[in-house]
Amino acid sequence: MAYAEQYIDKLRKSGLRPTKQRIKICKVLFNTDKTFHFTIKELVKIIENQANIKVSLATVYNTVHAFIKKGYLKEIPLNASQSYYDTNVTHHHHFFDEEENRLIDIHQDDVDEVNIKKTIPGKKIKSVEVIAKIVSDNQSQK
Amino acid sequence: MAYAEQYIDKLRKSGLRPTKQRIKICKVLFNTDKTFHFTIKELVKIIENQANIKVSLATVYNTVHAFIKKGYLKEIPLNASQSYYDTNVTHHHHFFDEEENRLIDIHQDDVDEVNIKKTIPGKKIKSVEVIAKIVSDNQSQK
DNA sequence: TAATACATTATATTTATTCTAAACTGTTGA
DNA sequence: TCAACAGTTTAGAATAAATATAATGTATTA
Repeated sequence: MAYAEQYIDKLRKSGLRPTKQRIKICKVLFNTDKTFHFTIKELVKIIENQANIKVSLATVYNTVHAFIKKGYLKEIPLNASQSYYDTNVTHHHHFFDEEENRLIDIHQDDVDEVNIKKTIPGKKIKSVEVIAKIVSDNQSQK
Repeated sequence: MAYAEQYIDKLRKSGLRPTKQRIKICKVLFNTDKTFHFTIKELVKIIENQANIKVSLATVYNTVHAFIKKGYLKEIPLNASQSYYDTNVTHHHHFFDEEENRLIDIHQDDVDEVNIKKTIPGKKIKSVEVIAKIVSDNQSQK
């Protein structure tokens, strides 16, 4: 219960009332130091496995989107059939393994600062993400 | 008709028979020096406006995917409800304007080479893409 | 604690994409 | 050249993620 206040705080700051369902979602997303990637489907599955309360898809979508808006979650830019989300909101990048449909973090320190010389009038950069697609290295092409 | 052979060549190299419909798709995609971004919906609309032949959605999807596989088109990694494709297959990057749902090319020279120090055993990097999200700069936050 | 505003849910809807199967067409080889 | 075959096109159905709806439930407030 000690953690519940953190969650309530996060929810209120996101403009959401702390309800049983939302606190459960928070527990799954934020009760560990480890960050992770997930799809909505996976998140629902984790909740189902852990909880004795039911959470509908709509609530999960709404809550995840509110957290993204507030910056507690990030959406990972990836052209996939489902959206991928990340509990790691620090500045970092990703490998995407298309063969195994797997996302792997790349720490900010492992990529030199991405410096973009081009600017768009009236616009500022909000975020910069690097996606490196990886495939099996069969040594065939040297 | 001088161009048709180019298109037939592209199609054959993609493992596709040159049919009326596919040649039409090639004309829309490759008959200009200018590169552009498109969604399937937009591509269908352009074809409709130009052609007196009909091309079904399924054919457009199949052909676009064959071209991507062959490297004549690129998919732009973007978590959007529709997939975005690019006729510019050279190495370059993108701004994505979330407010206007607009993609803008960033020439390779405008971004320093992205050097990733991390490696994944048994895997090699196939491609590296930078997505910079931009928003209105209201000068409000200095 | 009553009134209100916000939440939750099951279900329906929307929309991009993929699948299907029947009709059609390019290709090949005799 | 033409028959046979393999690949293609198409309309429409199927799938699946995401969003909308509207009735019921719950947190908040005064």
